[in-house]
Amino acid sequence: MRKVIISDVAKNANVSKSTVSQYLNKRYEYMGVDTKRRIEKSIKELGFQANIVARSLKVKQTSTIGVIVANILHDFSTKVIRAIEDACNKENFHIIVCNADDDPVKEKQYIEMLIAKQVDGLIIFPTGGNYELYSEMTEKGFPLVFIDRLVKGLAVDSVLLDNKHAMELAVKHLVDKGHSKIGIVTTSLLRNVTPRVERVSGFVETMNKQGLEVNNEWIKGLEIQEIQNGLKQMLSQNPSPTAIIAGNDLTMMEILRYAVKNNLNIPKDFALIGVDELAFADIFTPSLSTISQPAFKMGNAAATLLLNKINKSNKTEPSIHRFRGELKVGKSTIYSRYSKRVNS
Amino acid sequence: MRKVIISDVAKNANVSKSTVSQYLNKRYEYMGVDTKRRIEKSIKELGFQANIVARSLKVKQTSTIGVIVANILHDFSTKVIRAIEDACNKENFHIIVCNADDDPVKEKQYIEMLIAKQVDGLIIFPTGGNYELYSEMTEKGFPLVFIDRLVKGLAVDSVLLDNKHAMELAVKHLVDKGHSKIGIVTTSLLRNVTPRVERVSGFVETMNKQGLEVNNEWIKGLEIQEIQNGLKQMLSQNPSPTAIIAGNDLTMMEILRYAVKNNLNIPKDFALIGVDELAFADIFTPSLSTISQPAFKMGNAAATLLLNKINKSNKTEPSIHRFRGELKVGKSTIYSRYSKRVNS
DNA sequence: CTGAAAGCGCTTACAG
DNA sequence: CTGAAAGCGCTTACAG
Repeated sequence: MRKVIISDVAKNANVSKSTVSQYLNKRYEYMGVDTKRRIEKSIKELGFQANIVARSLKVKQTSTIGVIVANILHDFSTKVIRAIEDACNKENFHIIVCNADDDPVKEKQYIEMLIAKQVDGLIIFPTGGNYELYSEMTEKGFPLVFIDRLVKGLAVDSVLLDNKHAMELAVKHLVDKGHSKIGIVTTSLLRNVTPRVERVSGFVETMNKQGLEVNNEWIKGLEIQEIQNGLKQMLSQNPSPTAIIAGNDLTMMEILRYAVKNNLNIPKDFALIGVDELAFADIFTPSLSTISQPAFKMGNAAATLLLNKINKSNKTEPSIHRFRGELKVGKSTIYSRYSKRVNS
Repeated sequence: MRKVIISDVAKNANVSKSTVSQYLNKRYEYMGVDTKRRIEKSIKELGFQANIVARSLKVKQTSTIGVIVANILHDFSTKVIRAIEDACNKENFHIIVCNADDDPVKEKQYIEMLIAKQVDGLIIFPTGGNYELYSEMTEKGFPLVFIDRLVKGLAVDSVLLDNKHAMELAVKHLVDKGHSKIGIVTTSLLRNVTPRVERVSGFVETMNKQGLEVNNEWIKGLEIQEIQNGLKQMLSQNPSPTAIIAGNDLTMMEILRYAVKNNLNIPKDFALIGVDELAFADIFTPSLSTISQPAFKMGNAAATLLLNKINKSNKTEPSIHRFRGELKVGKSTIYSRYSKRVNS
């Protein structure tokens, strides 16, 4: 069945394609009221639906933006995507989401594909492995916003957590609960991924400020599949930490898995707090203490920044937009048998 | 900065646009080896990247399919999407994902938008509220595959769980564990959503076959926010069920929430099994028994069906493709203080 | 082996 | 208020 196109409508309504096009673009002042009615009627009769691809080619705008997440498995990514979609919907923009799987090669393919598809802009959780490509885009003035992660040496609008503040919240909370031997576990630090690096350094900084000893054996940056081993090693130290900070949700899951497998009780054997809320935080035993990221606000901010760039209304210098996390206290950090040791 | 287009390459390589186009489409037999090299070089030099929008307009194929999920909050949806994406990637297709939020109005908007964007086909978790639109699409021969849900009276290739079998697994497992008073809770049955309806009827059927009494007060189909109340009511009956089946993951979460809030012990106060795996099933206390859906296989099947339709290689009659779930035994259904009552 | 021409379905100056 | 014409960046018969 042949699709009905604009010339069919024009013929049916006895006007030119130009006028139908004006109608489609709601420029009703360019036509008589009767003409308008005829077009309206023909469109309905024929079930005409304008071809967006043709329109995009002509107007050189697709009203579509691309979103490339480094790792869709993080709950944070999913929330951010939803926020971006909401913000875009309001402006009649659509989004195409791609998952780079933390692989710079895939990321590059996706960026190139999305640009070939003529997206009007890109929001990226950068893997960090495509410096040249990123910088090429910024040089060309291609609308670009980074989220969650920075790329060193590149001036791009970036939206991310105030990681230092998040670590202050976490460490201080644990100190309040009587802990002084605190460890941190996060995913691999090898690729210098911003939140991981900043959380570890923020952790160290706060520990120092609190006058607490930082033990290098209690700081682990490991691939997910290495975390079980890393925990074993960390907890077999003497002394070993009485409290652990999980750098993100996936790490938190691994720590919980370790505790279950080894019959360890949280918070009795060690207290636990993580960055990123988990869906089951409040129904878990114990309920989980977390520093939650304002994912919705952050996604919204990224989308707004990008849309402003696309509409050229934003000519300001790129800057870094930091958002503060919030401490949610659960029972995974309540007073434990270790706590009392603190001041003894 | 002006984008480089095919004519720039043609000029630079001293050939016609036609030949460059042949090159882009890898029809190298249509050019001399030297010509090919010159084009190659020019493309690299100029950083040319073909405009997919223009290509799509001409070839009337976008190599993009749309995926509309009824509710992205279900983990099953997320898994299916990933499977679809993987399958599409292999065929160089891209996907645009939309979330209808269980709202037929939104679903309709998305379908129309995606068609206007000229997607080559659609995979839908149908809300069920757009019968006319669905049937219009099938009449026009638009490539369409349903997943998770059927639409009555419409012959569309559909991929879904063998819900009856899933309920057999669940009920029989509970009976094995000594239960005879079994209830089921799922999300609202008002809109006749396939998996919910089929799971309830499959439950009833199996109960009957097992010679067990079905108590209507122990069957709840409720909006998520009503589930807490429904559980309270169900569990305050006398007698009340000693085991509950959760119709899906979100329902399972609500039941767990209810147990925590009311200090109920699973499986001591009631045993619990649900359809859909939960990410934290094995680290939860107790670990959760579930009937898992082969989400990856199902997503893959849906994508394969659709891609075959798009390539016209599939001229077979639409049919329903059922997949069997798998029982994963956790501790939420182990022997409980109620179990012994069964045969007494 | 290569190129000129037509056309995909729209939009937009421009002329009347 | 309305229409003819050109053009967006490709692809594809077709001619040579």
